[in-house]
Amino acid sequence: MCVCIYSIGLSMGGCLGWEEERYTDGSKWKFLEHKGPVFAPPYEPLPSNVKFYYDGKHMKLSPEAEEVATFFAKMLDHEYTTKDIFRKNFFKDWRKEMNAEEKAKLTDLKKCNFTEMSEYFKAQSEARKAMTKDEKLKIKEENERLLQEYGFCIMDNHRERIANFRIEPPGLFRGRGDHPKMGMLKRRIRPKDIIINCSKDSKHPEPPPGTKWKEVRHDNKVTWLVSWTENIQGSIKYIMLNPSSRIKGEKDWQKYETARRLKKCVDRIRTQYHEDWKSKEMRIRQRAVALYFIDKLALRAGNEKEEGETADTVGCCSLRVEHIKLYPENDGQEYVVEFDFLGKDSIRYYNKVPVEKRVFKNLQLFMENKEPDDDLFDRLNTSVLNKHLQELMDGLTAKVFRTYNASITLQQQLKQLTMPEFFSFKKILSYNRANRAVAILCNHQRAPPKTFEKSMQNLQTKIDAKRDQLSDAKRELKSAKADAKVRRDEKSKKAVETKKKAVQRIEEQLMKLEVQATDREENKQIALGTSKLNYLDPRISVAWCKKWGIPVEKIYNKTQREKFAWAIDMADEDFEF
DNA sequence: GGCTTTACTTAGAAGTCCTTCG
DNA sequence: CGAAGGACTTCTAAGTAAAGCC
Repeated sequence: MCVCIYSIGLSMGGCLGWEEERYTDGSKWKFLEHKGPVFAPPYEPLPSNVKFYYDGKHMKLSPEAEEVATFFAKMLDHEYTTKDIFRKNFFKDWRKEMNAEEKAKLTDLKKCNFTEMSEYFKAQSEARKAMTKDEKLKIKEENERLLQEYGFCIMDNHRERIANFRIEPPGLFRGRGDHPKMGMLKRRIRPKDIIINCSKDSKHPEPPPGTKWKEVRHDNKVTWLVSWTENIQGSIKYIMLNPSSRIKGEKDWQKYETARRLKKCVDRIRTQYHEDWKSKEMRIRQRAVALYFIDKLALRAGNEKEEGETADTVGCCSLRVEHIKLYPENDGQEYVVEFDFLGKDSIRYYNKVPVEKRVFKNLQLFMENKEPDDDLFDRLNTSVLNKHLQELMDGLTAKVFRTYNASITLQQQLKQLTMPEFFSFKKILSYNRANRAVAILCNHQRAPPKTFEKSMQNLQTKIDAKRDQLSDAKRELKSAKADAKVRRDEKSKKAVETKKKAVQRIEEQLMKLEVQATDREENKQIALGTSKLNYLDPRISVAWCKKWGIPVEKIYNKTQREKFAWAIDMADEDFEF
C-alpha cells in the first residue's frame, strides 16, 4: 500500500520529520487531528460619541447596519470607494442588513457621512502603534498562544504547521482589476457554515459553546482540514497546511519532477507542433499555435470564465482577436505579433514577438471574418489542449510548460552569468539577474514601490560618500608611501600596509553599494518572489549555492528554507534540472 | 532611542485542472 | 460532450516586524 519515496539520511539520527511514505491508493493521510478554525472576533459596536450622519443629520444605526458601515468607513481613503460599481454593490448589500426604518431613511449613499467612523479607526490604529513595549509584548504572547493551540495539526505522526487557521473576517469584497462584484458584503462565517475534516479516530474539534458545525467528515482523499462556502462567488474556501508540511513539499517536488520529464521529451513535442501548423484540420492548427505560445511565451492556459462574474481577463486559450495585432514587418523584423491583454490579477501582458511565417499565416487565418471580441482559438479550450498534452506525456498539462521553461531558464542563466572570479555579492547579483530573466518571462510585474525614487537617491548619496572616502584613503596611502620612501623604517612600512588594506576595504564596500544599486534599479518593476516560490526548482538554486560556496541563507529567507527543506537536503552541487 | 526604510509575512483573490453529473 | 463543483496552486497587495540611520 505504501511506497517509500525517498529517505533522508541525516547524521546523528536526525531527520526532517516526513521522510517516510506516500500512499498509492489516492489517500493523503491516515490520521488527522486538529483544533478547528479560529473565528473572526465578534463585532464591537462603536462608542456612542462616534457618529454617523445622513444628509447632515446624526443617525444612530442598528448594530447590524453599523457593522457594515464600518467596513466602508475603514476603506474611505482607498480609491475603491470612489468607484461606481463598488459603491453600488456596497449600498445594495448594506441595505439588506438595515432594519425597516433605516431602509426607509437611507436611500442615497452620497448623503452618508462616514468620516467620524473613519477618523475613529485611524485614531485606533495610531493608538495601537503608540502602545508601550509591554502592551505589545502581551499581544505578541497572546498571538503565539493562539498559534500554538490552533496553528498546528497532527497528520500521520507529525505535528505540522497550518497555513491559515483563522477564518476570513467579514468585510467588503475587493476584487482585482475591473471586478463586477467589488464592494459586495463578505458575510461573517459562523460554525454552522463550517465543514470539519479529520480522521475518525482523532479527537474532533469542538464548535464554540452553543453552536454546531455544519458537518464533520472523514475524507482522507483530500488534504484540507476545514472548509466553508464563500458568499461572493459561491466558491469553497479551505484551511490547509503550510508549505513546509510534508504533504505540500512532496507535491511541490512532484511538480518539478514532472517538469523534468517534460525536459526529456520537449524536443519531440516541439517538432510535433511545428508539424501540426500544417495540418488540414483547423482545430489541430489552433492547438499547435496555442501550444507554441504557451511554450515560447510561458502564457497561462486560459480557462473560460463566466462572463460578468469576474474581471475580464484571459490566458492563451481564451485570447480574443482584439488581443493581438499582426505586423508583416515591424522595426526591421518580419512576422511580428503584438500581444496586449489583461492576464491573471488583471496584470497587463504586453509583448511584441517575431514568429515563424507559418504561425503568422495561421493567425491571419484564425482571425479571418471575426469580430474583435471573438475567440482567436474558436476550436480550442483548455480541456481539449490538456487532453492532447496528456497523450504526449503522462501528467503533462499546459502549466507544466511554465514550470519547465522557468526552471530551465534559471539554470541556463546561472551558468551564463556566474563568473568564478566574482566576489560573492556579485555572484548573488548574477543569481538575481537569472531570477529576473524568469520573472520577465512569466510576466511577474509589480508596481514600482512608491518610495522607489527616493530610495535610489539615498543609495546614490551613500555611493558618493563612499567615493569621497575612497579618494581620501588613496591620498593617505600615497603620502604614506612617500613617507616610507624617505624614512625607510619598519614603522612607516607598516603604515603603508595598513593604508593599503583600508583602500581595498573601501573599494570593496563601494563595489558592494554599486552592485546593490544596479540590482535595485533592474528590479524596479519586477517581482522575483512569485517565480522563486512557485516556478523555480529549488534544487537548482541549492546546487548553485553549493557550487560557489554561497550560504543558502543569501538566496532563501527562513520561510523559504522551510518550504524548500526537501531540496536543501536533497540537492548536491552537481544537480541538473 | 525614536524615526524611517526595507524585508518578510499574511491575506485572500484568481487562476489551473480534475472529477462528477446531466 | 459541456457545465458545475471541488481541490489545489499561483498571485499581488497590504500589513507587520526588523534593520538601518541619525
